[in-house]
Amino acid sequence: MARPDIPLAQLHAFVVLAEELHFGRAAARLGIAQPPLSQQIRRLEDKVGHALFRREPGRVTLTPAGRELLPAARRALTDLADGLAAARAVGSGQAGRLRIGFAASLALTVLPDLLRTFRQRFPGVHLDIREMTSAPQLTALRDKTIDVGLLREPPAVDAELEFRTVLSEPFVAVLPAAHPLAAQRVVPLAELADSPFVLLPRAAGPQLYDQITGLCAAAGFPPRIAQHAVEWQTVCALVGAGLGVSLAPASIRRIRLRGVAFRRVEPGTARTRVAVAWVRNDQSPLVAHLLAAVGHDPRDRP
Amino acid sequence: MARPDIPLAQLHAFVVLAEELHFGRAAARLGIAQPPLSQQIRRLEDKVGHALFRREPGRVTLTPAGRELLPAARRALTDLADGLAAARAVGSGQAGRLRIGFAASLALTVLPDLLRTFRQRFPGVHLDIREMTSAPQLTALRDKTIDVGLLREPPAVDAELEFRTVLSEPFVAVLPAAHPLAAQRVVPLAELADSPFVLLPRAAGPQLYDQITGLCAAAGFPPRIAQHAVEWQTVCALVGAGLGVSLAPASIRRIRLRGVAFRRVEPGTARTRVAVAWVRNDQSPLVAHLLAAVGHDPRDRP
DNA sequence: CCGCGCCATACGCCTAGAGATATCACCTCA
DNA sequence: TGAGGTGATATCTCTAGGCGTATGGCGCGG
Repeated sequence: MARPDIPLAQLHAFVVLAEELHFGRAAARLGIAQPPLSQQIRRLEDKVGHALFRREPGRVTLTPAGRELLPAARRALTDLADGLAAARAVGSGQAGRLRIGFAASLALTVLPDLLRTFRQRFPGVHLDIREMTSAPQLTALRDKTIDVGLLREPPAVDAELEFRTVLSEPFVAVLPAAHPLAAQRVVPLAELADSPFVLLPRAAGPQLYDQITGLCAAAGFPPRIAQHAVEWQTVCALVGAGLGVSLAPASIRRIRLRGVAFRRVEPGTARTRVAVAWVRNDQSPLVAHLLAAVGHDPRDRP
Repeated sequence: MARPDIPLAQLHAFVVLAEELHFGRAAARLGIAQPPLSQQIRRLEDKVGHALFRREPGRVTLTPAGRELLPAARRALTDLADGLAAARAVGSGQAGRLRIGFAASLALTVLPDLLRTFRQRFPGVHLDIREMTSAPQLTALRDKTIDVGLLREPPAVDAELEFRTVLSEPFVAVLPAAHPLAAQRVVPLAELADSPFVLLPRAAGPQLYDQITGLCAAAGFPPRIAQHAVEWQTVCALVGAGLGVSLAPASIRRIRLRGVAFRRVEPGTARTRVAVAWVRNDQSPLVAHLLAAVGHDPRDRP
C-alpha cells in the first residue's frame, strides 16, 4: 500500500478548479481567497511533477495529466467521504447489522412490536432475525454469533451475560369452544386433569415445557399428552379441532381462531418471564438501542 | 464534493494497522516508532468520532465502524496512488494518446518504421493513426484534431504550424518489365511522353499530383493519364498489367511486384519532401517524443 | 511476584501547509 | 492607451500534524 503524501485540501482544490476552470470562482466556491488557491494548485503540480492546468490568457484548461488525475481524485474524495459517513453511522448505531435470536413462542408477542419500533427508529440497521431456543441462544451470545437474545425463563445470573425481563405473563387454558370448562370465566387447573393435552414438543423449549408440566403436577395431575405440534398456531388449531386442551402463556390470545377459547387459570400466580439477553459490557450502540426499544416489564422494577 | 479533512498519513496508518492488528508491527512496517502510530490512530478516531479498533489485552481488533471504513480508506489510497502514477506517466509522455495524421503515400515508407520505433520506446502510448491528405492534416492540426501530421510537400512557412523535413526522395519511373525503357538503368523523363500514365487521382494528394504533372510539363509533354488508382499498390499492379507507366516517389520501390520495374529518371533533381508537422509550441511530451523518433533528413541541415 | 510485552500518555521539536494581504505581470477590450 | 479582470508571487502568521524519547499502566507467564 503506497502512501501518496498529498493533502486532501489540495485534491479538493484541484477538483473544484477542474470544474470551474476559473481561479477566482473556484476560490470563492472553496471559501478561500484566490492566492491560496493558486498556491494549492502549484504545490499539487509540484508533487505530481507536471502541470495539471494550462493557464492561457482568458481560459484555464486541464492538461492531459490533469485529465488523468481528475477522476482518481474525485473517486478518492467521494470514497473517503462516503466511508467516513458510513463508519460514523455504524459507530453511532444508525447503521450496521444486529443479529437477534428469539424463542419461537415470542414470534407473535414481543417480537413484532419490537421489530416495528426498532425499524422505525433505525431504518439503516439491518436486522438479522433467527429463531432459536433458549439454550442455543445463550451459547450463541457467548460465541458472538448473535448480539441479542429474546427468550423465556432466563437463568438468574450468568458471568458473561446479562438479562432483563421484558414481560411477565400468566398462563391461560386453551380450550375447544365446546368444552364444558369454556363456559366458565376462570378454570381451576385441577379440572384439566381429565382432558388430553396438546403441547409443543419439549425439545422446542424445555424451560416452558417443564414449567407447564410442573404447573399440572402442582395441581395434582400429570398431563396426558395426546399430541405435539411445533407451533402455537398449530396447537390452537388442534385444540379447536377438539383433540385436546392446552396451557400456554397469555400472549397466545393473539391467535384468534374460530372454535378456540382462552380462559384464565386458577391459581394465577404462575408466570413466564420473557427476557432480553446480551453479553455483559457489550459496547455496541445497536445493542443499547435495542435494549432501549424493548423497554422493561413494569413489574420488574425492584 | 465534500472535503474529508483527514491526513492521508492517518489513513495509511489505519490501513496498515488494520492489516497487522498489532501496533508494534504496524509501526515497524510504517517505518515509525510505536507512539506516533498510537497518536495517528487516536487522531483518526477523534475525527471519525468513534473507535476504529478495540484494544483488548493481547489482541487488537477492528470495531464495526473500523470495518466499515477500511475498504473506503483502501480504495481512496489506491485510487490516489494509481491516479498519480497515471498522471505522471501521461505528464512525462510515457502514456497517453497521440493522434497522427499521415498521407497515404507514406503508409509504406516512413510510417511503419516510425510506428515501430515509437511503440518500442513508449509502449504505454496509444497511437491513433488516421490516413488523411495534406490539406486536411493542416486544418486538423489547427483544430487540435490531430497532434502530429506526416505529409508531403509542406508549406514553406506557417504562423501556427511547424514542419521538419523527414525525408527527401527523388522520383522513379514505374515501368512494365516488358517496356522498352525498362532495359535502361536511367530513363530520361521526356521519353515517357508517349506512354499512358497511371496516377493517383489528384484529390488524393494535390501537391504530389501537381508535382508529377509539373515534372512532365518541364520535360516538355503533358502526361496522358490512362488510369487512376487510389493506392500505390494498385498503381503498380496496373503498371505491371501493362496499362501504362507512372512516376512516383522513390520509396515506392518497397512495393515489389512481379513484372514491374523501377528506374531512376533524368533529370534527377526533382525531389519530394516528406515532413512532420505539429503546432508551434506544442507542450506535449508525446509530440516531442515523436519528433525525436522520426529524426530528420540528413540533407535537411542548413 | 517480578519482568516482559504491549499499548497509551506526556512532552518537546520541527515542518508543511493553509490562510490572509499586498503587489505584480499580463492580456483584453473599450 | 488606460482600466479591469485574471492569475502568479512575495511575505507573514498560525496551527495541525508528524516524529522522537521518556514514561506509565496493565495483563500475562515464568
